[in-house]
Amino acid sequence: MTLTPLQQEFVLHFGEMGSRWGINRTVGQIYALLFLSREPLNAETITDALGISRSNTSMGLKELQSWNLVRLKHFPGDRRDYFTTPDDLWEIVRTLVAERKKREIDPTLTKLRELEMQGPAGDDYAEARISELRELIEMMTGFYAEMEKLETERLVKLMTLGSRIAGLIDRTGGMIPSLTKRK
Amino acid sequence: MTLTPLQQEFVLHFGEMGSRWGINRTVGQIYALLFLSREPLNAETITDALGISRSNTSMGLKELQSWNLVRLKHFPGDRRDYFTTPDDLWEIVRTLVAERKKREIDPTLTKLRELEMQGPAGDDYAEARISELRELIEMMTGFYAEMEKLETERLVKLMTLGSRIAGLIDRTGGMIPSLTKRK
DNA sequence: CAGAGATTTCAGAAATTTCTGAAATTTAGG
DNA sequence: CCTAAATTTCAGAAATTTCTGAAATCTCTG
Repeated sequence: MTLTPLQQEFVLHFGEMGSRWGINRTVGQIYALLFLSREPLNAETITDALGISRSNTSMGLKELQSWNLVRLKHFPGDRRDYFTTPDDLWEIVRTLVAERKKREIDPTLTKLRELEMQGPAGDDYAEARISELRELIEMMTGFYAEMEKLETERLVKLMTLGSRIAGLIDRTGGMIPSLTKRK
Repeated sequence: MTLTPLQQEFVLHFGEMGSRWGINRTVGQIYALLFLSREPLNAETITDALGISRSNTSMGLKELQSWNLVRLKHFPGDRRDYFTTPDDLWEIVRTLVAERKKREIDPTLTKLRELEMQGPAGDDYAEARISELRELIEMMTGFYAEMEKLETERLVKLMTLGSRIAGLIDRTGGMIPSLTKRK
């Protein structure tokens, strides 16, 4: 399988960006390739399209599976695994956000609660700072949980609503939460 | 400067998490330390609180400054630089989001537009996929731009509103955007 | 249940990133 | 200007991550 110049450039870009996101170049490239392919691809095809080793492909696919970012397909009379990305981009975004939350936010939230549990450590400022941070993260993850429940159509509406949001908030009248001390 | 056990644990956690976020351990630790300190700290103090080399501290602080995540303070009769984090956690979050967008999203958006400009490449599926992705990212960054305009108080209201959002959307009646093909 | 095809594992090689110490540069007073 | 304090730069060392090839494992099918 030879890549078109378009595919080539897209794949290389995602490879480079990969490192800014917490994934490595190969994983980024594999995902980009799958993303642009109408038909599912097997490991062998990916391997020579990207010019990497077979084992590297295997590890990359495993990584993508652990992120729930690829789907597995099979064809009759062929026992190799074929991989695709979901058709629905929103599904991809949802998965990405959920996984990043799980890896980047949740462990910290747990740790903060743990630290608060350990009781007064005689450092008032640090303690206040930590619980303020915990509260903020809880508020944000709570909001995220609500967003997660919305089906795509409503979410799209919400996003395109844009400028009307400020008005909406006022019209709804919001409880004034304790968090808003500063600014 | 010796760290309390609370500070110690917090700092180490942020060091470890650092790698999941796109920053390195030292940078994470420095930020964590500053975050918990009421008073601004100078490079020397940071260096020995964390047990790292002076030059490493210098690089870490430079990195944090490039992220706009620290503020510089000076004291009369002392020409060393002292560093703090903003008091307002929301400001920190805003900065963080803005910088990550700049580094992780914007370059990709630019690249996608570039690829579309290059005109038909005879790969309909890939082309469609790319512009669908570009549209989605534009919608999300557009929404983000609106959110960015909201002052903290309204943002907090919006977040605590939570479950009422679905209703709000309906009451506002939203244009049905083309993007909602699937799901 | 033998064997061929497919995938995974894994130890070490290669590449990249992070960190250090020494030297260079900057800056404010004297 | 000169000096000394503070900071930055930078080449190489150390650590970490990524990638490979070979061997091991798994899994269908005849």
